[in-house]
Amino acid sequence: MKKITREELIGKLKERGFKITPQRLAIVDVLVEKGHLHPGANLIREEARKRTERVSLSTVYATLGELSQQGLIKNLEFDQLENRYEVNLEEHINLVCKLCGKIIDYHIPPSIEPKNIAREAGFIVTDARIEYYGYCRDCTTLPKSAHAGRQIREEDA
Amino acid sequence: MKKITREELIGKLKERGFKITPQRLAIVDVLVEKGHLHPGANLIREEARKRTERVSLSTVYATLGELSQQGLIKNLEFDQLENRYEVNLEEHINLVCKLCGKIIDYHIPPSIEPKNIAREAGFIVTDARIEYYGYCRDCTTLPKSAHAGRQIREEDA
DNA sequence: TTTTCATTTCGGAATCATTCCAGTTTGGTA
DNA sequence: TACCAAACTGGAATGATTCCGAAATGAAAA
Ligand SMILES: [Mn+2]
Ligand SMILES: [Mn+2]
Ligand SMILES: [Zn+2]
Ligand SMILES: [Zn+2]
Repeated sequence: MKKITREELIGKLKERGFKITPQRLAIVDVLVEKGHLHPGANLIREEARKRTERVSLSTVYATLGELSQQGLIKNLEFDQLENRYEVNLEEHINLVCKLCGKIIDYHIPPSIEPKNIAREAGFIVTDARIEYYGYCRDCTTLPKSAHAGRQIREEDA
Repeated sequence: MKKITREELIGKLKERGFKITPQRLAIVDVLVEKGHLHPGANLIREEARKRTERVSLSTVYATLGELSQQGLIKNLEFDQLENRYEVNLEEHINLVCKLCGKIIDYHIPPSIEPKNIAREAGFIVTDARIEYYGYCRDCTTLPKSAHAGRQIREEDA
């Protein structure tokens, strides 16, 4: 449940020899502040723009690639949709709403650690991806018109 | 563990008003015979071609889309790689090797049914996606040169 | 069997997220 | 303050997937 901070991320980048640029600062800020939305590259760019003069989409992708390679963020890939990114590295289930596209973190008690079981299969597990798809509370409660239509906007949880 | 048969799939398509064409037969055959490889559209097309005269890539995509929409197959989406398709609809973990790209089915005993837990969160679960990434037995045993380089070929498990 | 036509297939063009590139800018060190 | 490897940029390239109009064809009806 601990939330990653701007300082932690920047610190790690610095340690590993990355230069601290306004673009990277802005992108990291967006990830820390909006990470719960599991934002995509374009939303990240929009938000980053509010925080510094110029940020190109190329740079956003490059930076996300670096952060991901450094194991500081995780990529979520979807068919026909932008990739989404998250800073929550704890093992959890991403609940993906099929109506509005919202992605909600859901933490489970680690029951029998299937990771260990998989290890017995002669497969060394380094990363897990667990997603449940379905309908979120809003989309089973609100009238149809309220659906965001597979977009993530700021107001989404 | 029950393996889907050609006849089951064709039957369901017929029931639902789809015409039975040589292309659909070939594609279904490929899915039944090579499904364990979690093949991508191009491999499916290549294999389908061996089973009937002409199959276009457009048709392969169209057919996979129909089968998927009918809930008869599942799509696995990956960053920067072709989507992959599988006929094994039982809940299982796909073990994805980061070296050779092979995808291995791994069935777990259903411990505490996290699906039910998620349901309590006000989220109605209709589909699950569980993937573990890491290194398969071959890729931790064989010399580096043996890696298939993120391709799936027929000989892969 | 033949006719009929909605469905399917086809190849090629369009789409669109992501990556690549070459030229310019810049953070951080000395 | 000068230097340069690293970073940034916009635009072009890539590549999987979708879209489209025209031609082919299952399968129901005659
Ligand atoms: Mn998450
Ligand atoms: Mn599988
Ligand atoms: Zn929703
Ligand atoms: Zn492997």
